[in-house]
Amino acid sequence: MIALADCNNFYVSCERVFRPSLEKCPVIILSNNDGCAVARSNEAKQLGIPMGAPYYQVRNICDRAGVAVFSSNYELYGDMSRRIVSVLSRFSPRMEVYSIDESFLDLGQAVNPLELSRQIRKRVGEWTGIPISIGLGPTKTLAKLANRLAKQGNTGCLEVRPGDKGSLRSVAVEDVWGIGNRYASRLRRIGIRNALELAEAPSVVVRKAGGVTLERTQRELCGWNCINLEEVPQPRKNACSSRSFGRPVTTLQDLEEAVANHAVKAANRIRREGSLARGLQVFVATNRFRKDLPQYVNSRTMVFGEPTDDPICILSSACRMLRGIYRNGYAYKKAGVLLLDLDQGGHQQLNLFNGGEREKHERLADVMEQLTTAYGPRAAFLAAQGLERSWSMKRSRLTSRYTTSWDELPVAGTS
DNA sequence: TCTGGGGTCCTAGGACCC
DNA sequence: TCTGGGGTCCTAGGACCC
Repeated sequence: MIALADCNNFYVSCERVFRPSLEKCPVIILSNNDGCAVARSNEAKQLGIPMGAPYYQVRNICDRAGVAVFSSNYELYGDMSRRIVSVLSRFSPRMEVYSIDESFLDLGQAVNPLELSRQIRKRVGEWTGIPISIGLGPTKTLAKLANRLAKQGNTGCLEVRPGDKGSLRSVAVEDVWGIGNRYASRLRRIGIRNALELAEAPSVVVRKAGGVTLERTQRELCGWNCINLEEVPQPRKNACSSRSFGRPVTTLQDLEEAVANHAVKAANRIRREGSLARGLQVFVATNRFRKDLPQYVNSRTMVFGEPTDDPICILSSACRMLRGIYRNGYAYKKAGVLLLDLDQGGHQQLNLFNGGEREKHERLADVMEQLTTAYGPRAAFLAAQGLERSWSMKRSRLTSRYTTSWDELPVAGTS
């Protein structure tokens, strides 16, 4: 039996743990740059604020109804997520951490999985303050579906079996895990409107509408396991760092600073994971929503002579490629760096002609990492990363890092 | 004025090989 | 007039997820 434990309105719940006064009030959390609503409390959902709505489009509703609005506080959410995972892991040795707020647990042959789920839910609530819902099913897709129904019915925990026609019929086809907008409209066109109709459709029809991917989903709905529990996370194949700018950027110098920062960020991430990149991609884009402005999107990709995690080498290559794709006269909105085809260290193919540079860069990168770990990201950085960074993103409604920073611990009582 | 970021997998089509 | 068959590899784009 597979259980899907999913936190309710996770980001909102994290903020509420440290500000109990937000209970029962409408709350939304904004994406980076304070762009879109990416998490909503039930009260905010009832006000009609859709998932992913640009904030400027719902600002009026928020002002009128007194919605509490916050920037994303990923340090807090990441730390709360780790705490929840550690509680969940006490209940099953076989577990897949699927996202920041969801984990699949294999409850094996538990005698009473529903009762066990209730215990899990209670324990997570008591130990972390975060409310979760648990869906149970013989496959991941059915566990997902059960979870959706548990949230809808506010039952906390719910089990769905493959033959449970009533439950399957009550879930719209676009709400099935693995079915997005495109597949849903194709399926609706051929008369498949809910999970039951998908489960019972001829597989050739399903295959034609969405290939093997959709057929897997169909089989999972019938109770056949097609999507395995991944207990050990697969090593990442790519690492991307990118961000929209807080304001339109027009000069090559600003773009270079941004790309330099992304290059260093991505490089440091793979260094921490102990992997090496075989390739590098740099991209820039104008604001695709501004139909009134000239649009320009471009990218360039290269293969390194030898796989690398050297921030200096990655930064200089990235900036060189940026100069190749930069065009004057556009208002850029976004830039980023992808490290491609990552290799889990251990067997670095060295370049015969690369002399002692590598060792020097290696030592420098290590020292910089120590400095930034101890004294913050501005303690040591490469000149190309820039001093002012006037393009950097907006986060005007950020709450404190209550659990990860000594200076920002919550204070009990008032003076 | 203001519209997120970071991933994965699959497929079709082109280039190239013998 | 008539223009093969079988394969691999790579990439871009499309679809999905949270």
